[in-house]
Amino acid sequence: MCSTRASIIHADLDAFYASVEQRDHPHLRGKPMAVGGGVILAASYEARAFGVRTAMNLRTARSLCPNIISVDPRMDAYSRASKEVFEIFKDTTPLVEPISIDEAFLDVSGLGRLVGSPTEIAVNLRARVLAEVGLAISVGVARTKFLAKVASGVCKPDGLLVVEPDEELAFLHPLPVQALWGVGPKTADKLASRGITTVGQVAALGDRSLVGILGRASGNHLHALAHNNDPRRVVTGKRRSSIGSQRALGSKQRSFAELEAILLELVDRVTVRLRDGHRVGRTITLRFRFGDFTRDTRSHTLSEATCSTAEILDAARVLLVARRGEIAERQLTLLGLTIGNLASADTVQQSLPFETRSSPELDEAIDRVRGKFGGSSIGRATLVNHKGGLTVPMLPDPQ
DNA sequence: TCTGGGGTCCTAGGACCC
DNA sequence: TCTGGGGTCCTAGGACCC
Repeated sequence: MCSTRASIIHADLDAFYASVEQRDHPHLRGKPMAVGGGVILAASYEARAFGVRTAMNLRTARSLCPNIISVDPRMDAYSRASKEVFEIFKDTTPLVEPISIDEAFLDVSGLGRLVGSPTEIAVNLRARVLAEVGLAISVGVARTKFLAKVASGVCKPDGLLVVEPDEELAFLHPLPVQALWGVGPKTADKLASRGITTVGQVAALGDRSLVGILGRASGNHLHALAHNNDPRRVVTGKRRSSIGSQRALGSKQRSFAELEAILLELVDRVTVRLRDGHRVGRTITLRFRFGDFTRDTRSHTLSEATCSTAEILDAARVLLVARRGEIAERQLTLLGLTIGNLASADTVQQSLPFETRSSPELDEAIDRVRGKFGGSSIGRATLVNHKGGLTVPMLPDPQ
Protein backbone atom coordinates (compact mmCIF):
# COMPACT_ATOMS: atom_id res chain seq x y z
CA MET A 1 0.00 0.00 0.00
CA CYS A 2 2.73 2.44 0.94
CA SER A 3 5.73 3.13 -1.17
CA THR A 4 8.86 1.56 0.27
CA ARG A 5 10.98 4.60 -0.34
CA ALA A 6 10.84 8.22 0.68
CA SER A 7 8.85 9.82 -2.13
CA ILE A 8 6.32 12.10 -0.47
CA ILE A 9 7.33 15.73 -0.27
CA HIS A 10 5.93 18.26 2.16
CA ALA A 11 6.74 21.80 1.04
CA ASP A 12 6.13 24.73 3.35
CA LEU A 13 6.95 28.38 2.68
CA ASP A 14 8.81 30.02 5.57
CA ALA A 15 7.01 32.80 7.51
CA PHE A 16 5.02 33.26 4.32
CA TYR A 17 3.31 36.68 4.61
CA ALA A 18 6.36 38.20 6.29
CA SER A 19 8.71 36.78 3.64
CA VAL A 20 6.62 38.25 0.81
CA GLU A 21 6.87 41.66 2.49
CA GLN A 22 10.62 41.34 2.92
CA ARG A 23 10.94 40.26 -0.70
CA ASP A 24 8.95 43.27 -1.96
CA HIS A 25 10.37 45.86 0.46
CA PRO A 26 14.16 45.65 0.74
CA HIS A 27 14.24 47.92 3.78
CA LEU A 28 12.42 45.19 5.75
CA ARG A 29 15.03 42.53 5.02
CA GLY A 30 17.07 41.32 7.95
CA LYS A 31 14.85 43.25 10.36
CA PRO A 32 12.36 42.08 12.98
CA MET A 33 9.00 42.74 11.33
CA ALA A 34 5.45 41.45 11.39
CA VAL A 35 2.36 41.50 9.19
CA GLY A 36 -0.88 42.60 10.84
CA GLY A 37 -2.47 45.60 12.51
CA GLY A 38 -3.96 44.72 15.89
CA VAL A 39 -2.85 41.13 15.87
CA ILE A 40 0.13 39.48 14.22
CA LEU A 41 -0.63 37.25 11.25
CA ALA A 42 3.00 36.39 10.52
CA ALA A 43 6.34 37.35 12.04
CA SER A 44 9.76 37.35 10.36
CA TYR A 45 12.40 35.03 11.79
CA GLU A 46 14.24 38.08 13.10
CA ALA A 47 11.13 38.95 15.15
CA ARG A 48 10.61 35.35 16.25
CA ALA A 49 14.07 35.43 17.82
CA PHE A 50 12.56 37.89 20.33
CA GLY A 51 9.67 35.56 21.10
CA VAL A 52 7.14 37.22 18.78
CA ARG A 53 4.51 34.74 17.58
CA THR A 54 1.50 34.52 15.31
CA ALA A 55 -1.80 35.63 16.98
CA MET A 56 0.05 37.77 19.49
CA ASN A 57 -1.23 41.33 19.65
CA LEU A 58 1.09 44.08 18.52
CA ARG A 59 1.39 45.65 21.94
CA THR A 60 2.73 42.44 23.47
CA ALA A 61 5.07 42.03 20.49
CA ARG A 62 6.47 45.53 21.04
CA SER A 63 7.16 44.82 24.66
CA LEU A 64 9.25 41.83 23.58
CA CYS A 65 10.84 43.53 20.61
CA PRO A 66 10.68 47.36 20.74
CA ASN A 67 12.13 47.80 17.23
CA ILE A 68 9.61 45.57 15.48
CA ILE A 69 8.22 47.03 12.26
CA SER A 70 4.60 46.21 11.48
CA VAL A 71 3.02 46.39 8.04
CA ASP A 72 -0.57 45.99 6.92
CA PRO A 73 -1.41 42.70 5.20
CA ARG A 74 -1.61 42.64 1.39
CA MET A 75 -3.67 39.53 0.74
CA ASP A 76 -3.58 39.99 -3.02
CA ALA A 77 0.20 39.84 -3.04
CA TYR A 78 0.16 36.69 -0.92
CA SER A 79 -2.33 34.83 -3.06
CA ARG A 80 -0.39 35.82 -6.19
CA ALA A 81 2.84 34.49 -4.70
CA SER A 82 1.01 31.34 -3.60
CA LYS A 83 -0.33 30.74 -7.13
CA GLU A 84 3.15 31.08 -8.58
CA VAL A 85 4.60 28.60 -6.12
CA PHE A 86 1.76 26.13 -6.75
CA GLU A 87 2.44 26.39 -10.50
CA ILE A 88 5.97 25.16 -9.79
CA PHE A 89 4.55 22.33 -7.66
CA LYS A 90 2.21 21.27 -10.48
CA ASP A 91 5.01 21.51 -12.96
CA THR A 92 6.97 19.10 -10.75
CA THR A 93 4.25 16.45 -10.40
CA PRO A 94 0.52 16.27 -11.15
CA LEU A 95 -0.04 14.79 -7.67
CA VAL A 96 -0.24 17.95 -5.58
CA GLU A 97 -2.46 18.22 -2.49
CA PRO A 98 -2.79 21.80 -1.21
CA ILE A 99 -3.09 22.14 2.57
CA SER A 100 -3.19 25.90 2.90
CA ILE A 101 -2.04 29.02 1.11
CA ASP A 102 1.61 28.18 1.85
CA GLU A 103 1.79 24.40 2.19
CA ALA A 104 1.29 21.28 0.08
CA PHE A 105 2.07 17.59 -0.26
CA LEU A 106 3.60 16.32 -3.50
CA ASP A 107 3.78 12.65 -4.46
CA VAL A 108 6.82 12.06 -6.68
CA SER A 109 6.82 8.25 -6.48
CA GLY A 110 5.59 7.85 -10.05
CA LEU A 111 8.18 10.07 -11.67
CA GLY A 112 10.73 8.28 -13.79
CA ARG A 113 14.47 8.21 -13.40
CA LEU A 114 14.90 10.96 -15.97
CA VAL A 115 13.50 13.49 -13.51
CA GLY A 116 15.78 12.31 -10.73
CA SER A 117 15.48 10.84 -7.25
CA PRO A 118 13.02 12.38 -4.77
CA THR A 119 15.95 14.13 -3.12
CA GLU A 120 17.09 15.64 -6.40
CA ILE A 121 13.52 16.70 -7.14
CA ALA A 122 13.30 18.39 -3.74
CA VAL A 123 16.59 20.24 -4.25
CA ASN A 124 15.40 21.42 -7.64
CA LEU A 125 12.02 22.49 -6.25
CA ARG A 126 13.62 24.68 -3.60
CA ALA A 127 15.96 26.25 -6.12
CA ARG A 128 13.12 27.03 -8.53
CA VAL A 129 10.88 28.61 -5.86
CA LEU A 130 13.76 30.83 -4.78
CA ALA A 131 14.81 31.78 -8.31
CA GLU A 132 11.33 32.25 -9.83
CA VAL A 133 9.29 33.57 -6.88
CA GLY A 134 12.01 34.87 -4.59
CA LEU A 135 10.89 32.95 -1.51
CA ALA A 136 12.53 30.40 0.78
CA ILE A 137 10.72 27.12 1.14
CA SER A 138 11.41 24.23 3.49
CA VAL A 139 10.97 20.72 2.22
CA GLY A 140 10.64 17.40 4.01
CA VAL A 141 10.85 14.11 2.15
CA ALA A 142 9.71 10.81 3.63
CA ARG A 143 7.73 7.64 3.01
CA THR A 144 4.56 8.99 4.67
CA LYS A 145 2.75 12.30 4.65
CA PHE A 146 3.02 12.63 8.38
CA LEU A 147 6.77 12.15 8.48
CA ALA A 148 7.34 14.44 5.50
CA LYS A 149 5.52 17.17 7.39
CA VAL A 150 7.48 16.57 10.57
CA ALA A 151 10.70 16.66 8.54
CA SER A 152 9.92 20.01 6.92
CA GLY A 153 9.05 21.45 10.33
CA VAL A 154 12.32 20.24 11.82
CA CYS A 155 14.50 21.64 9.04
CA LYS A 156 12.86 25.09 8.98
CA PRO A 157 13.79 27.74 7.98
CA ASP A 158 15.10 27.33 4.46
CA GLY A 159 15.94 23.66 4.92
CA LEU A 160 15.72 20.26 3.27
CA LEU A 161 15.46 17.04 5.22
CA VAL A 162 15.10 13.55 3.77
CA VAL A 163 14.12 10.78 6.18
CA GLU A 164 15.08 7.43 4.70
CA PRO A 165 12.88 4.42 5.56
CA ASP A 166 15.51 2.82 7.83
CA GLU A 167 15.90 6.01 9.89
CA GLU A 168 12.26 6.73 10.54
CA LEU A 169 11.75 5.72 14.14
CA ALA A 170 15.20 6.86 15.24
CA PHE A 171 14.29 10.29 13.87
CA LEU A 172 10.74 10.36 15.20
CA HIS A 173 10.91 8.91 18.71
CA PRO A 174 13.10 11.53 20.44
CA LEU A 175 10.77 14.35 19.30
CA PRO A 176 8.30 15.95 21.75
CA VAL A 177 4.67 14.73 21.60
CA GLN A 178 3.64 18.04 20.03
CA ALA A 179 5.32 16.83 16.84
CA LEU A 180 2.37 14.45 16.38
CA TRP A 181 -0.32 15.89 14.12
CA GLY A 182 -3.33 16.49 16.35
CA VAL A 183 -1.50 17.05 19.63
CA GLY A 184 -2.16 20.59 20.82
CA PRO A 185 -1.93 22.11 24.29
CA LYS A 186 -4.82 20.08 25.82
CA THR A 187 -3.67 16.69 24.61
CA ALA A 188 -0.05 17.48 25.50
CA ASP A 189 -1.17 18.32 29.05
CA LYS A 190 -3.13 15.09 29.37
CA LEU A 191 -0.10 13.10 28.28
CA ALA A 192 2.36 15.10 30.37
CA SER A 193 0.29 14.46 33.49
CA ARG A 194 1.09 10.78 32.92
CA GLY A 195 4.76 11.47 32.37
CA ILE A 196 4.57 11.14 28.59
CA THR A 197 6.49 13.83 26.75
CA THR A 198 8.13 12.17 23.74
CA VAL A 199 6.82 10.40 20.65
CA GLY A 200 8.83 7.34 21.66
CA GLN A 201 6.93 7.13 24.94
CA VAL A 202 3.64 7.36 23.06
CA ALA A 203 4.78 4.55 20.78
CA ALA A 204 5.71 2.39 23.77
CA LEU A 205 2.35 2.95 25.39
CA GLY A 206 0.17 0.59 23.40
CA ASP A 207 -3.04 1.17 21.59
CA ARG A 208 -5.49 0.40 24.40
CA SER A 209 -4.03 2.63 27.08
CA LEU A 210 -3.78 5.49 24.60
CA VAL A 211 -7.44 5.06 23.67
CA GLY A 212 -8.22 5.00 27.37
CA ILE A 213 -6.54 8.36 27.85
CA LEU A 214 -7.61 10.21 24.71
CA GLY A 215 -10.71 8.50 23.32
CA ARG A 216 -11.06 6.18 20.37
CA ALA A 217 -10.28 8.33 17.32
CA SER A 218 -7.54 10.37 18.90
CA GLY A 219 -5.95 7.39 20.65
CA ASN A 220 -5.83 5.19 17.56
CA HIS A 221 -4.63 8.08 15.44
CA LEU A 222 -1.72 8.99 17.69
CA HIS A 223 -0.74 5.38 18.21
CA ALA A 224 -0.50 4.93 14.46
CA LEU A 225 1.46 8.13 13.90
CA ALA A 226 3.91 7.35 16.69
CA HIS A 227 4.82 4.23 14.69
CA ASN A 228 4.89 6.24 11.46
CA ASN A 229 1.86 4.31 10.37
CA ASP A 230 0.14 6.70 7.97
CA PRO A 231 -1.45 5.19 4.87
CA ARG A 232 -3.02 8.44 3.64
CA ARG A 233 -2.28 9.09 0.02
CA VAL A 234 -1.66 12.42 -1.61
CA VAL A 235 -5.11 13.41 -2.89
CA THR A 236 -5.76 15.95 -5.62
CA GLY A 237 -8.99 17.84 -6.34
CA LYS A 238 -10.26 18.10 -2.77
CA ARG A 239 -12.96 20.71 -2.18
CA ARG A 240 -13.74 22.76 0.90
CA SER A 241 -16.59 21.47 3.02
CA SER A 242 -17.45 24.80 4.63
CA ILE A 243 -17.02 28.50 3.97
CA GLY A 244 -17.17 31.13 6.64
CA SER A 245 -16.40 34.66 7.67
CA GLN A 246 -16.16 36.37 11.02
CA ARG A 247 -15.79 39.83 12.50
CA ALA A 248 -14.15 40.80 15.75
CA LEU A 249 -16.25 43.49 17.44
CA GLY A 250 -13.79 44.85 19.97
CA SER A 251 -15.03 46.03 23.32
CA LYS A 252 -17.52 48.53 21.95
CA GLN A 253 -21.14 47.94 22.88
CA ARG A 254 -23.16 47.27 19.71
CA SER A 255 -26.82 47.88 19.20
CA PHE A 256 -28.88 45.03 17.84
CA ALA A 257 -29.37 46.96 14.60
CA GLU A 258 -25.60 47.23 14.24
CA LEU A 259 -25.26 43.50 14.77
CA GLU A 260 -27.86 42.86 12.08
CA ALA A 261 -25.89 45.07 9.71
CA ILE A 262 -22.68 43.18 10.49
CA LEU A 263 -24.53 39.91 9.96
CA LEU A 264 -25.63 41.10 6.53
CA GLU A 265 -22.01 41.90 5.65
CA LEU A 266 -20.93 38.42 6.73
CA VAL A 267 -23.75 36.79 4.75
CA ASP A 268 -22.87 38.86 1.73
CA ARG A 269 -19.16 37.99 1.89
CA VAL A 270 -19.89 34.29 2.27
CA THR A 271 -22.59 34.02 -0.39
CA VAL A 272 -20.41 35.84 -2.93
CA ARG A 273 -17.72 33.25 -2.32
CA LEU A 274 -20.29 30.44 -2.59
CA ARG A 275 -21.55 31.70 -5.94
CA ASP A 276 -18.04 32.33 -7.26
CA GLY A 277 -17.17 28.75 -6.40
CA HIS A 278 -20.45 27.33 -7.78
CA ARG A 279 -21.26 25.91 -4.35
CA VAL A 280 -24.42 25.72 -2.29
CA GLY A 281 -24.74 24.90 1.41
CA ARG A 282 -27.39 23.71 3.84
CA THR A 283 -26.07 24.28 7.37
CA ILE A 284 -25.85 27.81 8.73
CA THR A 285 -23.73 28.23 11.86
CA LEU A 286 -23.40 31.39 13.90
CA ARG A 287 -20.35 31.66 16.12
CA PHE A 288 -20.34 33.88 19.19
CA ARG A 289 -17.53 34.99 21.44
CA PHE A 290 -18.26 36.93 24.60
CA GLY A 291 -16.38 39.35 26.82
CA ASP A 292 -15.23 36.59 29.15
CA PHE A 293 -13.76 34.69 26.14
CA THR A 294 -16.27 31.90 26.33
CA ARG A 295 -17.53 30.99 22.90
CA ASP A 296 -20.32 28.93 21.45
CA THR A 297 -22.24 28.21 18.29
CA ARG A 298 -25.81 27.89 17.08
CA SER A 299 -26.67 26.19 13.86
CA HIS A 300 -29.60 25.40 11.63
CA THR A 301 -29.85 23.04 8.68
CA LEU A 302 -32.10 23.97 5.78
CA SER A 303 -33.99 21.37 3.81
CA GLU A 304 -32.46 22.63 0.58
CA ALA A 305 -28.97 23.77 -0.19
CA THR A 306 -28.73 27.38 -1.28
CA CYS A 307 -26.34 30.20 -2.10
CA SER A 308 -29.03 32.86 -1.90
CA THR A 309 -28.18 35.91 0.22
CA ALA A 310 -31.80 36.37 1.27
CA GLU A 311 -32.35 32.75 2.33
CA ILE A 312 -29.13 32.52 4.30
CA LEU A 313 -29.72 35.89 5.90
CA ASP A 314 -33.21 34.84 7.00
CA ALA A 315 -31.94 31.68 8.66
CA ALA A 316 -28.96 33.43 10.25
CA ARG A 317 -31.14 36.23 11.59
CA VAL A 318 -33.43 33.75 13.31
CA LEU A 319 -30.40 32.33 15.13
CA LEU A 320 -29.25 35.82 16.08
CA VAL A 321 -32.66 37.02 17.28
CA ALA A 322 -33.03 33.91 19.45
CA ARG A 323 -30.06 35.11 21.51
CA ARG A 324 -30.93 38.76 21.51
CA GLY A 325 -31.37 39.09 25.28
CA GLU A 326 -28.21 37.18 26.09
CA ILE A 327 -26.16 39.20 23.63
CA ALA A 328 -27.30 42.42 25.27
CA GLU A 329 -26.36 41.12 28.72
CA ARG A 330 -23.00 39.57 27.94
CA GLN A 331 -20.58 41.61 25.90
CA LEU A 332 -20.40 40.11 22.39
CA THR A 333 -16.85 40.42 21.02
CA LEU A 334 -17.02 38.31 17.89
CA LEU A 335 -19.68 37.27 15.42
CA GLY A 336 -18.98 34.57 12.85
CA LEU A 337 -20.94 32.83 10.12
CA THR A 338 -20.13 29.50 8.52
CA ILE A 339 -22.00 27.68 5.76
CA GLY A 340 -21.41 23.95 5.90
CA ASN A 341 -22.75 20.82 4.27
CA LEU A 342 -21.54 22.22 0.97
CA ALA A 343 -22.44 20.70 -2.37
CA SER A 344 -21.65 21.62 -5.90
CA ALA A 345 -24.27 23.94 -7.39
CA ASP A 346 -23.85 22.02 -10.64
CA THR A 347 -25.53 18.93 -9.19
CA VAL A 348 -28.17 20.40 -6.95
CA GLN A 349 -29.70 18.04 -4.43
CA GLN A 350 -33.35 18.64 -3.77
CA SER A 351 -34.92 16.66 -0.96
CA LEU A 352 -38.62 15.97 -1.33
CA PRO A 353 -41.17 14.45 1.01
CA PHE A 354 -42.26 10.88 0.23
CA GLU A 355 -45.69 11.85 -1.08
CA THR A 356 -44.25 13.72 -4.04
CA ARG A 357 -43.53 10.61 -6.05
CA SER A 358 -46.29 11.55 -8.44
CA SER A 359 -45.04 13.37 -11.43
CA PRO A 360 -46.95 16.72 -11.25
CA GLU A 361 -45.51 17.46 -7.82
CA LEU A 362 -42.11 16.31 -8.90
CA ASP A 363 -42.22 18.52 -11.96
CA GLU A 364 -43.19 21.42 -9.79
CA ALA A 365 -40.25 20.80 -7.47
CA ILE A 366 -37.91 20.57 -10.40
CA ASP A 367 -39.22 23.88 -11.70
CA ARG A 368 -38.55 25.43 -8.35
CA VAL A 369 -34.95 24.30 -8.41
CA ARG A 370 -34.63 25.36 -12.01
CA GLY A 371 -35.84 28.85 -11.17
CA LYS A 372 -33.54 29.15 -8.23
CA PHE A 373 -30.38 28.18 -10.03
CA GLY A 374 -30.71 30.07 -13.22
CA GLY A 375 -32.71 27.49 -15.10
CA SER A 376 -31.46 26.90 -18.55
CA SER A 377 -28.24 25.24 -17.47
CA ILE A 378 -30.18 22.50 -15.70
CA GLY A 379 -31.34 19.83 -18.05
CA ARG A 380 -31.87 16.50 -16.41
CA ALA A 381 -33.20 15.11 -13.16
CA THR A 382 -32.60 11.64 -11.81
CA LEU A 383 -34.60 10.13 -9.02
CA VAL A 384 -32.80 8.45 -6.20
CA ASN A 385 -34.78 6.63 -3.59
CA HIS A 386 -33.69 7.84 -0.22
CA LYS A 387 -34.75 7.07 3.31
CA GLY A 388 -37.52 9.43 4.24
CA GLY A 389 -37.65 11.13 0.91
CA LEU A 390 -36.44 11.38 -2.60
CA THR A 391 -33.28 13.07 -3.68
CA VAL A 392 -33.20 14.64 -7.08
CA PRO A 393 -29.73 15.49 -8.31
CA MET A 394 -30.08 18.12 -10.98
CA LEU A 395 -27.42 17.64 -13.59
CA PRO A 396 -26.41 20.40 -15.94
CA ASP A 397 -27.20 19.91 -19.58
CA PRO A 398 -24.30 18.15 -21.31
CA GLN A 399 -23.86 20.96 -23.73
C1' DT B 1 0.26 35.42 25.24
C1' DC B 2 -5.67 38.36 27.22
C1' DT B 3 -7.13 36.72 21.31
C1' DG B 4 -7.51 37.32 13.99
C1' DG B 5 -9.56 34.98 10.54
C1' DG B 6 -10.01 30.89 7.92
C1' DG B 7 -10.59 26.13 8.20
C1' DT B 8 -10.80 20.55 9.68
C1' DC B 9 -12.24 16.53 12.33
C1' DC B 10 -14.35 14.17 16.37
C1' DT B 11 -17.84 13.29 20.07
C1' DA B 12 -22.15 12.89 22.29
C1' DG B 13 -27.00 13.22 22.91
C1' DG B 14 -31.55 13.48 20.91
C1' DA B 15 -34.88 12.66 17.18
C1' DC B 16 -36.40 9.57 14.12
C1' DC B 17 -36.51 5.41 11.19
C1' DC B 18 -36.54 0.32 10.31
C1' DT C 1 -47.74 -3.68 23.24
C1' DC C 2 -43.04 -3.83 24.81
C1' DT C 3 -38.11 -4.09 24.05
C1' DG C 4 -33.65 -4.36 21.79
C1' DG C 5 -30.39 -3.46 18.02
C1' DG C 6 -28.73 -0.73 14.31
C1' DG C 7 -28.50 3.30 11.42
C1' DT C 8 -28.69 8.40 9.90
C1' DC C 9 -29.19 13.21 10.60
C1' DC C 10 -29.01 17.33 13.36
C1' DT C 11 -27.14 20.29 16.94
C1' DA C 12 -23.68 21.89 20.12
C1' DG C 13 -19.27 21.87 21.67
C1' DG C 14 -14.18 20.70 21.93
C1' DA C 15 -9.65 20.41 20.05
C1' DC C 16 -6.59 21.40 16.61
C1' DC C 17 -4.16 23.46 12.39
C1' DC C 18 -2.21 27.42 9.48
